[in-house]
Amino acid sequence: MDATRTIEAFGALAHEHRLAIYRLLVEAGPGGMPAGHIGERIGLAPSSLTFHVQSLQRAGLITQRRASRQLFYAADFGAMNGLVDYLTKNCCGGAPCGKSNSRSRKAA
Amino acid sequence: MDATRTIEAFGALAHEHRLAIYRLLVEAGPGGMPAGHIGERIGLAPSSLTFHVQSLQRAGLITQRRASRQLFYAADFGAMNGLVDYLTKNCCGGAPCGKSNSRSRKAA
DNA sequence: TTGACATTTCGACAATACTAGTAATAACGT
DNA sequence: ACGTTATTACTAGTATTGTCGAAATGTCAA
Repeated sequence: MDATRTIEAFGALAHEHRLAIYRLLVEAGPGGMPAGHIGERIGLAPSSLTFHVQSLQRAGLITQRRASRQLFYAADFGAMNGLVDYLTKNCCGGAPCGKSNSRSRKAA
Repeated sequence: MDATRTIEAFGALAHEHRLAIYRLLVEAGPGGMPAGHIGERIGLAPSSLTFHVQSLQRAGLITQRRASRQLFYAADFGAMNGLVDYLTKNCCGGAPCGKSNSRSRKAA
């Protein structure tokens, strides 16, 4: 995951509706959820929903799959892994930062 | 770290210059770096730099401290911790997702 | 092939973000 | 007090983002 990809992913998640969509899809699991259901749950007009899921998809955070008339969207857990890895590697200058390293400020 | 805070943090990092600034400050360590040096390194007009560091600061990702005439900015590692925690807790529906869980898709 | 359903594309608009020049503020030395 | 340095605040212009209605597309069943 390079800086450009990371920025796209951050940008995709940096919106109330898109973060809600992503969390909904994480909850839904690998099977995903059809676009219509997502729109209902979040409370978005169909065209607005498309706008946002496309943003998430361009960022590589979710995938699309057609099942008959419906389009299912599902979270791509691998991409989220990459994002967490990027943050972990860049948040404390390389040291792991995940649990209780907030105060490891000896590196000057 | 709630959703709103998270969105602010993502938004702050979702920009080429701001991500560069943040990474520079992580590299600089807890001592931080004066605004002028950051602007030189990133190649940004002073007023533009202020715009971006304020965005990072509002999001709680960096701190400000005055030393004589210079204003030092430093990465807030605790905030990054919170962000990573939020992602970890929300990326795989609660399961740890940091290292090799990308393919654990049996939960349906 | 017609009709219904699910979703996307298009177009227009309002709101927000980014950039950078210029003016103002803060700190310091003389 | 004055000039210099470091930085921020103000302002305006341009670009991007978000919203949603209407029209178009793809899918299916009869």
